[in-house]
Amino acid sequence: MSPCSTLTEHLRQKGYRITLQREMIIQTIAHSEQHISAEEVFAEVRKHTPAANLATVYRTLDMLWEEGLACRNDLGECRIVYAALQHGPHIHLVCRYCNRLIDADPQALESLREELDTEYGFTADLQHISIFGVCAGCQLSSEKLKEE
Amino acid sequence: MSPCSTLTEHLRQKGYRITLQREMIIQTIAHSEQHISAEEVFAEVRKHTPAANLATVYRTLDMLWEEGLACRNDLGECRIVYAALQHGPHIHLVCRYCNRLIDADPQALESLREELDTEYGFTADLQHISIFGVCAGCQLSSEKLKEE
DNA sequence: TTCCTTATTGCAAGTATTTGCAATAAGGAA
DNA sequence: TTCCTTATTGCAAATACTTGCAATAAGGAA
Ligand SMILES: [Mn+2]
Ligand SMILES: [Mn+2]
Ligand SMILES: [Zn+2]
Ligand SMILES: [Zn+2]
Repeated sequence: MSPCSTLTEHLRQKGYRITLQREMIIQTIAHSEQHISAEEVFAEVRKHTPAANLATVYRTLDMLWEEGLACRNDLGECRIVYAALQHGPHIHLVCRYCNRLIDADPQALESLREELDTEYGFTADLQHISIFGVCAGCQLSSEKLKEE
Repeated sequence: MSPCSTLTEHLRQKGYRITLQREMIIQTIAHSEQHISAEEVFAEVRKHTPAANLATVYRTLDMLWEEGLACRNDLGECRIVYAALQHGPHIHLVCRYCNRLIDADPQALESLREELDTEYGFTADLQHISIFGVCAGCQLSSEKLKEE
């Protein structure tokens, strides 16, 4: 089964209606290897059909995220990016100073996942998480500043 | 030393100019026990002086966050909230289905913090983090749906 | 104190995202 | 197949946040 029909089937099970718009949006995100913004999904869908509206793209991407069928990340730029599940798993370390992105091993989250599950019954989305902080370079330069 | 002058001192060290606007914004966030949005900070500052502009509030709050002097969180609502450092530490578990917030023990993040530091030299902001996922209640109801 | 440099602000315009509502179209029932 | 219900869409307006630029004012030098 193609990744697209897996998604549409899941939605159908849940009682969502499968519209042309949703099919196009799903196709776009499922075929994109990388992070993609709502505006970019919109542009891609528009290449194939004029039947698309940016508000619908936002609503559909957020719905896919709510259903656990897509990732949604703030990477410190001024827009949210989305990705298909197969894009993960990895951690994005985002430097709040210089905005650099570092990819980290998602294994580091396994014990956290278990703890949140057993302690709070909470199933955390940790396959593609953003963690803000300060990168090694920025820390170094701020220490230098202190010495002066 | 009051929490406000600690912040302004830190900024002065770093070469930032201490303006009336910054003082008012710092005062507002430092005296707020809870999460507060930029719009709310703006309203509070406006009570005391007309010398304030929403763009400046956004710029200042983001600057405080960049400097590690304030927290900045997406709690699943349609606006970002800020908080003074003394508001933490805790984890906010945010249900992407029903938007419920659950507070979790920040201790769960200690091993992650260490690993990110030693492996990547990355100092993660984990004192007041939001983690998205599905709460126990929503998981239960989605399982019920499957059975039918 | 006065002056100068330049970081910071206000404003207005721009971009990103959300929302209310009437028109449309999935998909189940007949 | 046709019809009906109501979820979904498009549109336009609202809200949330960002940015370029000229005017202002910190704060260091004289
Ligand atoms: Mn990624
Ligand atoms: Mn909190
Ligand atoms: Zn950095
Ligand atoms: Zn929930």
